[in-house]
Amino acid sequence: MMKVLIVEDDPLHRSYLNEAVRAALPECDTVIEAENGGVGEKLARENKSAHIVMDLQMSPRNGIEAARTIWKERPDTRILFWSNYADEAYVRGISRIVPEGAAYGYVLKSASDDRLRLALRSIFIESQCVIDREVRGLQQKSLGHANGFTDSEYEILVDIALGLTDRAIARRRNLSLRSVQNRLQQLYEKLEVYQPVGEDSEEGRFNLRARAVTVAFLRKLLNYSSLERAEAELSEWLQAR
Amino acid sequence: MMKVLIVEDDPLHRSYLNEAVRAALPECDTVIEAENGGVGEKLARENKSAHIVMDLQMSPRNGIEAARTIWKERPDTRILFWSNYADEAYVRGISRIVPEGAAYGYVLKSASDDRLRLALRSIFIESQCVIDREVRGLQQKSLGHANGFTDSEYEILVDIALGLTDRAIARRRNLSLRSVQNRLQQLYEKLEVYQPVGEDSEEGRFNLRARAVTVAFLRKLLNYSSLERAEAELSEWLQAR
DNA sequence: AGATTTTGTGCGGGTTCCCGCAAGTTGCGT
DNA sequence: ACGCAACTTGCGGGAACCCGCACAAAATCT
Repeated sequence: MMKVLIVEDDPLHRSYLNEAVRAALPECDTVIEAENGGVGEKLARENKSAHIVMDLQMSPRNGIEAARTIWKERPDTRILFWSNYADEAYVRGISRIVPEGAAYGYVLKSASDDRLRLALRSIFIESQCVIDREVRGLQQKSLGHANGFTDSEYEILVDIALGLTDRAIARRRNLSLRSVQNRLQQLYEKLEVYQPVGEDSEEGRFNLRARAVTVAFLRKLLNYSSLERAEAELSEWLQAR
Repeated sequence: MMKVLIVEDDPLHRSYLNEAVRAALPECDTVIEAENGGVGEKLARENKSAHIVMDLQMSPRNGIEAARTIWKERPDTRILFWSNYADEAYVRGISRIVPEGAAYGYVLKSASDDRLRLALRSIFIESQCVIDREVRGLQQKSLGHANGFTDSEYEILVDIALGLTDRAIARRRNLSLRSVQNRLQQLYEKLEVYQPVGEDSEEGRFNLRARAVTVAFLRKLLNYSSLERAEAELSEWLQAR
């Protein structure tokens, strides 16, 4: 009747998920397991109607990459992301690839069994999106830009994190040099990095560009997997020139 | 007879460890559990003779921070680190704090039950160090500096990752400005970052300083927790001035 | 449509960074 | 002790970055 595909690298978590799925969805007769994104993509292709619950942070090929190719092939696939962390980097990565009107979910591993059960049923049966509170909070902030970052600011953040020069960024994004520097100013302001002008002796000065990247990391605006993705996109762009 | 303290934030992994410990060490009569580094420190203090197996990557207070304070109080405590990753950043972090002649271990979560059992017995009964192969490899490279980084290179890597200027680094490490820049040159060379001198048109130029940090991240020379620690040390130093 | 807020560009100058050249210092082996 | 390697420091210049001031273009509001 219903097939569910589990993509999760940790064996303990995988078997826990398996049990949870069977308990929450009696109408589900088959549960398939994959231990990383690559295998996950393959199994998703082979079992056309599979609904998916998967981890982010696997290797090789993490959950976001896998989701992107899966959704590209079948945009109506329902995916529940089940992750340890609610980094803004993940949230942005996902909301960038979720297809129009697709049903998906994001629940944290720290959630109760009940929350997980509810999410499974809502998404797979009711086609409703279920986003964990904490994750929800981040989404609001990003969009409402009360204290959040616009896409263009985020874009430039990624570019300096990759180590590009202003000039290179300008070429890549089709902007003038000055515009790039302008955006950098905005970014520095929002990240609250600046020279702590120790007026008398030269005080603990920061290299704003490098400092911004660090602060973004500490605030989980960036994380390893977002860097990895960005790096891949960059080298792709470098090929095409 | 013997007490073992488990410090691990994931409930599934925690109960798995609990079972593994009981199975591997019949001479152990009490197993205590803590769900983060802070609680771990407290329980270690209260149960003086406890042997410890713990995760890195917890919050608040990760395994390295917890180990440092525990070893500071009782340097003969035996600790087995049980982690998902073998980042060089972790390996360096640990080997910096392990006391003279202390017995400790580092096994990956992906290791077999048998490996874990063996490690538990070797460390807690025989007082022998047990380091997983992959982790071992990193240690060699760091020290033998065949392709590894000396401490001073690593130090300056951390400093630019924090976003300090050359001048600030010079003050912090008591060096001249030029020396700092010299070390940066070495670092760039070892990380293989350089200007891809596109002789005709200005080619994909990099800001070496920022690029070096990114490359270090992708190579797992740095990770979130190492940045976190470095940031704490920095603000401490800024206080003392 | 007109006003108001964004967002993109140009110019200019003060800093910081990247790095070649060269000389002094320290450490280590044989 | 001598020599060779590795590390530190100074000087100098060209490039890149940080950023204030000023003005066009585009998007948004009323």
